[in-house]
Amino acid sequence: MELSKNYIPGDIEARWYQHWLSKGYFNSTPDERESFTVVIPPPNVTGVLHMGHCLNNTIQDILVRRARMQGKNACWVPGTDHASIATEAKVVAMLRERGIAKSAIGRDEFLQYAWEWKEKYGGIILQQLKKMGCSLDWNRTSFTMDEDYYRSVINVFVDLHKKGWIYRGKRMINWDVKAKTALSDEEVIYKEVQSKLYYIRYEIVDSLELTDDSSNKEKEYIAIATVRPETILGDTAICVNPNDERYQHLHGKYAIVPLIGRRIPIIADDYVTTEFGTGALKVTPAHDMNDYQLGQKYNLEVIDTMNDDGTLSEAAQLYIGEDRFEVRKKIVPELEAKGHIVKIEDYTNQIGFSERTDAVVEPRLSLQWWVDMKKISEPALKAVMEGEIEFHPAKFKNLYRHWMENIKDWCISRQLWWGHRIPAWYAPDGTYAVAATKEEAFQKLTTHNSQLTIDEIRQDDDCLDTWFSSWLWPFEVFKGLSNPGNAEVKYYYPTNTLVTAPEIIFFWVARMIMAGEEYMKEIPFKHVYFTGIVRDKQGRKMSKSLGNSPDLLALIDQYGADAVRFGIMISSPAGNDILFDEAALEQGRNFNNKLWNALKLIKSWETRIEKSSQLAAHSSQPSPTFATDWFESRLQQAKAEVETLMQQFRLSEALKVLYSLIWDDFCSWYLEWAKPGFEQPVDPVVYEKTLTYFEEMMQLLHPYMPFITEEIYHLLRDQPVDLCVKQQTVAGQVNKGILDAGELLKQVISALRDARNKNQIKPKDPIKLHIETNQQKQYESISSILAKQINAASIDFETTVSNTIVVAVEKDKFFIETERQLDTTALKSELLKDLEYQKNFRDSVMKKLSNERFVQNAKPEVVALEQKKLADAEARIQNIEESLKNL
RNA sequence: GGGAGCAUAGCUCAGUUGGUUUAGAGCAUCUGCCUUACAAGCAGAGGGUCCGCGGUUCGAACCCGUGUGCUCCCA
Repeated sequence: MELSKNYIPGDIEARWYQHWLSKGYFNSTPDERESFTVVIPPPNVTGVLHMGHCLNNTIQDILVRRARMQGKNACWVPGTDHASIATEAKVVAMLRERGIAKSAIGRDEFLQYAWEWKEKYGGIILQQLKKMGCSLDWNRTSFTMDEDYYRSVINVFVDLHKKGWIYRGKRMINWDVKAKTALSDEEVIYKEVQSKLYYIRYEIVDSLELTDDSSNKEKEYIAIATVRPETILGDTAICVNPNDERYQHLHGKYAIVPLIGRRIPIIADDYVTTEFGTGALKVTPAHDMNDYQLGQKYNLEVIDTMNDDGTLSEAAQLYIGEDRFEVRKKIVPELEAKGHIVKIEDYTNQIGFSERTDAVVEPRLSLQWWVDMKKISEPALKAVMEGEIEFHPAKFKNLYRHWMENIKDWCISRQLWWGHRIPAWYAPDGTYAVAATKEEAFQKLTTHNSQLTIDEIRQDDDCLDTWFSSWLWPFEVFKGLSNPGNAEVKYYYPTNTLVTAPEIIFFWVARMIMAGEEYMKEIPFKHVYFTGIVRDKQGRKMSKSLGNSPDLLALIDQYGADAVRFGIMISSPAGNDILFDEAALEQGRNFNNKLWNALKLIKSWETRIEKSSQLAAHSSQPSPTFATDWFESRLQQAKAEVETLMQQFRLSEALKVLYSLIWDDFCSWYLEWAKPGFEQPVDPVVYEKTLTYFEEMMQLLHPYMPFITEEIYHLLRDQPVDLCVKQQTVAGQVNKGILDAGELLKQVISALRDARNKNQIKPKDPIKLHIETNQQKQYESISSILAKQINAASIDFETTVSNTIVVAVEKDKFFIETERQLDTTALKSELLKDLEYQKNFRDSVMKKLSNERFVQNAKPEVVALEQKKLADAEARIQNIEESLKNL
């Protein structure tokens, strides 16, 4: 069979994925094997695959494929998240394009459109994961709004409410005026903005005194500084620091709010910083988080001057119905005209924006549903701090602890229709009941109000925060709550490893642990692997607005999925951000090609084996058992290293080990040592072993690069099983002696090649090599390899030859005899440089050894080591000195 | 303002209880090669104040303190 010049991934990838699917390799059912379960962090139904998904899912696939090859019953559950805010925004936009307003069609019709949208676009991202080779059990695809899942979310709400852990409360929240919904703190993005700081003066009056223009007394003022002058209409106090001498005489007096003439108290609290602005703070409890707290403390009136769309309400008295930013533009000139503006300064501050709509977030008082987090978070903190759940890397434990110990209540209501509707029903008199169904709620409400009819009660319009459903994900995908104690959840839960981004450690990871502890009485996963954030080459976060996120599918088309997986993994240490550079994909593609060409070489031997067995008896070539013995050990060594690294979740490093094993040790050294001379026959034993090595390397690499490894595995020879499910053996014995001999051989070859290079001996010009050594036997056994690798016509142990280049490696000396005239000065300076290095090295070791305290305190093996270093250095120095004399 | 993390070659990073480390890898660079699998390649080379300062120790890239710079999270 003719193999193409270069590896072409496209068809091969599609063919193998189809094959794996048709064989059902990715499907799992409970059996007697140990389970290895991973639940996918459900991507947003609105999403398309981006680099973050690529990294995250490649890692999961590596873990899952490896587990599958190690005899575990691997189960990777796919699914999507309904993403209420994002999806609702998409549907609203779609309707708008068709000229339909959300408000005009009502809830039920809107939801129909939303489901239609979800059916049409919601699965795109899952299809894209197939392109990447992800070995998910597609029969298990879940969705956070599946019927059973939905019911479980509602039941959890009802249950937590019954336990008293969910409450309804008027609280200051982040309000998105565009989406008309509350946002969690995490959905607010703070950005630095150029603002103005307005200094506004308020007239002072004594306690009972009214403003009296007729009085002769000179008016006194107090000035405050604010970036939001429009909010003065909601002011209900002015606050100063009690220790601020400038204002002490004003304690207990009143100020008059400009334009509307409201009389407000001047209070003193050390919350106020004397250095900022004028040291006097206007207090607007309805429109600022901190002011709200002050308001609570001093029982201040709360005047809500804003409507839910960001326009001013009747309570503002002025500018009613106008947008808050318009009002800001108008109120300043008016204040100025009436003499209230003292000065205006440029000012840079942080302002919160909605993650979803980019509207400036308005702190606003609102009735919302809350989860009391103190009650539910404690076991979740313990599970991580006591190591029951392990974080990789462990540094995220600190972050986690800090957040958990300062946990705040969770606002779970969202003013949206797409999602799980809050199971609370209200009677016309304002009383309400929480229950799974309307009937149950009605039952509860009639106990207080027997006159009530079921048609009079009305369900809460709001939906639950999406995270309130995804926190059930690790068990509800197995129906752990909707069908408690079923065989599947018993088998698959707790899951093994969660792979996610540190950005959602609080949103999702912490809450899943809480839900797991609360509802399954068990942690949801044993390990959490935090990936980094994928950034561009310049270190910028990838984002739509920057346009710096590459089209992943286009990259797969261009380089192949294996190359993309390689590229992202090779540059991805755990927990560190990765700077994505297409050069890494190129490296991956080149690696594919290297594998492909090694295959071609070995395939070309196939026809030469027969000849070899016939000619074996008279072949002049010794059987190169050194090469096979050495590589056998090297392979087992690497295998053990990979195993260790994988257990430590050091996936990137394990890949580096494999890359170097395959490229350097196998292709650059082993194949060169083992390969027959031009048109020479191939030893059948060597051929057989080489195939086995290659197969084993493909098996080790398979989790990282599933397609090409499966393809090569089958092209090498007929196989009884597919690599995808071939079971791995444990790493075998390593012969340390032969590994050392191999390293020495590499070192000698490199040194001699370097000497050839430096002396400008053309690669084609043969040399004669003479070796001075006390381990002649060892060199005899590898002399044919050595001769081939350095193009030596002959090798002997005769050392009295003149006009030679001398090379010293360890304790041995090599003399290169050539026809060429030698440039001894270059050679000499090389040797002198090396001599200096060796002498410095020897001196540093000697210094250590002559230090009595070192010899006394250090461990004996450390001292012995230093003594060996000294002896070796001495030998090398002697060697070099003799070589210099020879020149 | 509160918290966390990082700083090692031109770039991205390893360096696992301090001792084969006067420090490794990949990429990039330079030199020589179209050598019978591979120029998407082969052979070789150069490149470091381990951020600064101080301390602990027989011994520090590693531990402690401090300064500087950068990043992220929270408010």
